[in-house]
Amino acid sequence: MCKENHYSDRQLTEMIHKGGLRPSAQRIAVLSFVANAKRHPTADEIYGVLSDKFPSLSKTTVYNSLHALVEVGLIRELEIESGNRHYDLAPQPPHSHFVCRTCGKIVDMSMPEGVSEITTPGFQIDCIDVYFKGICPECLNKKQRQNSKLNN
Amino acid sequence: MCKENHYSDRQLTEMIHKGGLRPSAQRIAVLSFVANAKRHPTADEIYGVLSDKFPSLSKTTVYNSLHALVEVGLIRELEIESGNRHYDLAPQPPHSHFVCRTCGKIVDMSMPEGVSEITTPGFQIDCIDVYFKGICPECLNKKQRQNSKLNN
DNA sequence: ACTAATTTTGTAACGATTACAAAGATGTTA
DNA sequence: TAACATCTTTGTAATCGTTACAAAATTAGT
Repeated sequence: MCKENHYSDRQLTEMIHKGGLRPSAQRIAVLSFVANAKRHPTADEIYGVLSDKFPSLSKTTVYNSLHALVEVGLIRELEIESGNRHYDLAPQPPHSHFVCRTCGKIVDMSMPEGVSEITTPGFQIDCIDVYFKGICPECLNKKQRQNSKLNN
Repeated sequence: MCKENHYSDRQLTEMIHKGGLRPSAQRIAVLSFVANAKRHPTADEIYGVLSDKFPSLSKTTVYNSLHALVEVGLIRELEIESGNRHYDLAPQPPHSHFVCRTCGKIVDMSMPEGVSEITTPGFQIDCIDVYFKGICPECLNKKQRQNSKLNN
């Protein structure tokens, strides 16, 4: 349920290279951020963090990099909320996502039994996205504490 | 796999009323379109069709209506592609969606066995979205025909 | 080092959505 | 039915994520 992976720049460089892309410093940084971030970031979040490291970084570059990395299959787009694409490292065991409707946090969950193997006659299924929406434990706790406060 | 429901204006009016909203002509029309459309429409599509019937219709009204109807739980937002929200009637047996990556068509599918009953300790799960992405039978056919043409 | 191809960058444009305020319609109460 | 408060609609302007484009910079291969 938690991602502890740490991808070294060396690994990331090789991944980008294998994808047929040039491993520019910006691309490595973008991929690194997506790969090692706990929460699946948006282009804007990536830009915000990386522009410290690359003062000249352009938002277009972030978008370019993300597109290129999606193109070669290194990362995946999560369509969680219209108007805000989130990105996730692609070559992982298939998993689903929980989205907290209170704090917006996205948590990796295991993929429900059997879903990955589903086929439907006539349809070619390339990928499966499962999104659980609700309230995460932290927000549930906060809520409870607020409620008990009211009852005192 | 196919929706044949036909909701009368009388039914829709009552649904809106029960939700605590005023059943204005525009709202009824919006809800009717979402309820009876085969493909889950976007705000823009709804506006395009309804502006014939309501020459004075404003796009803002479509958005307002959709928001209000979502608010009271009559319709649901599908987050299929960032930058284009689709809408679906809410009070249906839970189902999943197939999205064709070629023609963009959205097809209702049955909900995979057991997914609706999933619980996770500590999390409050309010709803579950399952999206299959791939190529629909029609587009697969077209592709095949093109390929066989090339081989002649 | 030279050349071609790729990548970055900044600016401008785009499209979906939202904010806002005025005008219009509706429901309620007397 | 008249008066009033409330809810809806409408149009315009603004916002925000994303894309288009062209010039400058970088990289890879000869």
